[in-house]
Amino acid sequence: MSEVVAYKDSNNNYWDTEVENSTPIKHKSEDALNIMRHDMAHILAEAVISLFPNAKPTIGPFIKNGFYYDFDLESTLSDDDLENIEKKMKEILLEGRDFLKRAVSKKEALEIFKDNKYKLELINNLDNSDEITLYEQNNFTDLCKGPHHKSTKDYKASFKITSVSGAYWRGISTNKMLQRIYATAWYSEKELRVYLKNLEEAKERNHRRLGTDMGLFLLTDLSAGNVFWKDKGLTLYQNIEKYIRSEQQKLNYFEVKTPELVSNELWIKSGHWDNFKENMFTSETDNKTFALKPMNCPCHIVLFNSQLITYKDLPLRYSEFGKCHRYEPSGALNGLFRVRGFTQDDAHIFCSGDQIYDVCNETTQLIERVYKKFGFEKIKYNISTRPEKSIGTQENWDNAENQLKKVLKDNNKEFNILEGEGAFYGPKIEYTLEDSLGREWQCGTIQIDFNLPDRLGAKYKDKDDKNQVPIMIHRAVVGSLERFIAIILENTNGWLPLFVTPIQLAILPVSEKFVDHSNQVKEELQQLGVRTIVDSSDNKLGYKIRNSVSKKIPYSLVMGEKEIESKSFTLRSNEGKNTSFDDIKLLSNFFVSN
RNA sequence: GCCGCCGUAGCUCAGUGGUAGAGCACACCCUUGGUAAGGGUGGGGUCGGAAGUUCAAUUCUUCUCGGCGGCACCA
Repeated sequence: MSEVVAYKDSNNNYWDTEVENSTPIKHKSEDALNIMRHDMAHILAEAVISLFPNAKPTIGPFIKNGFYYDFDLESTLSDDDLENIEKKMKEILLEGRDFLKRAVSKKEALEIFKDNKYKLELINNLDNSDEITLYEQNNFTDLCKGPHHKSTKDYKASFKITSVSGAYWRGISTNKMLQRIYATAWYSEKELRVYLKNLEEAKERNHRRLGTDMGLFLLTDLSAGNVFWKDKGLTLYQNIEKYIRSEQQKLNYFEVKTPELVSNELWIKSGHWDNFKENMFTSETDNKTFALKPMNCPCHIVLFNSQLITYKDLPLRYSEFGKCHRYEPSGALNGLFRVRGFTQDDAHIFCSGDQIYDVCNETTQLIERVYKKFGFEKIKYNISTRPEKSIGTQENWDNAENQLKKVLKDNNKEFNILEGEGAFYGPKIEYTLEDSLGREWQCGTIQIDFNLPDRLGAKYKDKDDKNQVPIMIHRAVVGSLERFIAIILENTNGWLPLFVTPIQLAILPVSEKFVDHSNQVKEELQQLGVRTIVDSSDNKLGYKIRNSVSKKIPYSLVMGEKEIESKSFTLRSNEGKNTSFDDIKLLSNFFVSN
């Protein structure tokens, strides 16, 4: 067995022979793991073909944590089928397979795969200059550019089929839907078990379950994609809003509230009616057509246009916790992550071209401050630049892109540039945060807009008393409050930051005798701004503690003879640590100042 | 929207062609208890909705609504 498995070029493409600027891939490295997963995809295909001879294999790449393979099959795969496939794969691995590479002519390839229209399509799409290679193992041959290990005997593979789902051929929704088998694969049984355990852990942390257990919200088929907030959930929601509001006030934002239902006259002018009508909820009333706003920006321009604005007013910052509705396809709905009615922590900043830097600088710092406050330290930054189809002068684009880059550089941020990925109306920065399970969530955004103010007739007077069209900067910090709440719930497993958590403290009377006193303490703490409850149930202390912990209440206060006599407060954290406070004010400060 | 799976008590779930069961939660009683489950008794379900097959449907079939895992979509 060779220590070098394959080669990697400067574009992170894998090759089985050395190419220009390539580096060797060492046995059992991260790259080798990917190659092993690709090997396993071939093993999966062989197993499927042996059990379902009429199955048409299509493509089967490695992915994060594993691999998949898409098949066109006559029947749908059941759980039993998956078990049998897995069993077959294990048999194959026990026998071991050597992967033999063979280069063929296009004509030969077309002949070999004449019964598989998918492979034929792939072959016909190859450039004539491309080498066509096959990998063979046992009696299974696949069209594949490789590379592969020489043999499955070079390593021990621990894998598990995780799911089967539909997937469109070539990812195009008008194409036939194939059956995709997902699996995970590792070099050891231990790593496999750890991965599967993490999957379980993620399931446990599911925000829907936490939302039910903690009594935060209700999702019902009475309004799919819309949230019924319960009192505790609304407290959380309002606390987040309150915190962001206070940060925005420091930056001279003007908070506004615009209607959710607006005449389509506005949407026609803004262009949304032409482009997104299908995704808007509409209503016919008084012989007029209205639509629930899918975004706030046109409404903010309506406000902007209602007054005479001069250069002295700029930058003018309108913020809104704006309730927006979008008709999302039924299959896209997903708990609080993807809903039809959501609240953007939105703002539109009207400014002149030379104010872009300052505005974006304060905004990027705001975004980072807010993420930190919620415990997110790892943030990724992307700048998206001018796409082919776009409006605005090259000068404006260059200016805006350069200022965005300068902002991130001056703040010592590393960032990726996504060439041509900007919106047609301007470039943007996107902020992606990483949670404690390693998942990434794109939340914040800053988008420069050269289009909408002009389109809706926004103008301000410059120093020479001439009308100018302002530049509008769209920005959101957490994006959608609903989605952000789901993210922080899963990130913390329900142990929300103290300053937003709906109930901060549970007072636990040791027996009924202390309930009255507990209620008095609760009243006092409530007056001091602490969110607290008393557990006056007829349960023992241990039971009450267990209860408050399982409801994710971060602190409890045991109330009994000792506490009343010593006139002190012993705070118990959910992990069981105790801290003593001599005075109720000091105790309340612990909660209020956090 | 598409493919697959799923929908039974407030929650988590079991179950059957003859109209249902567990644990937790809840109520009441006993216990007045000191840091993660004390004991007993009891109430609670049009088995997501509609239609069909059948002597009989929660169970089988079709349609429909909703959820989940993906795919597609995400201004």
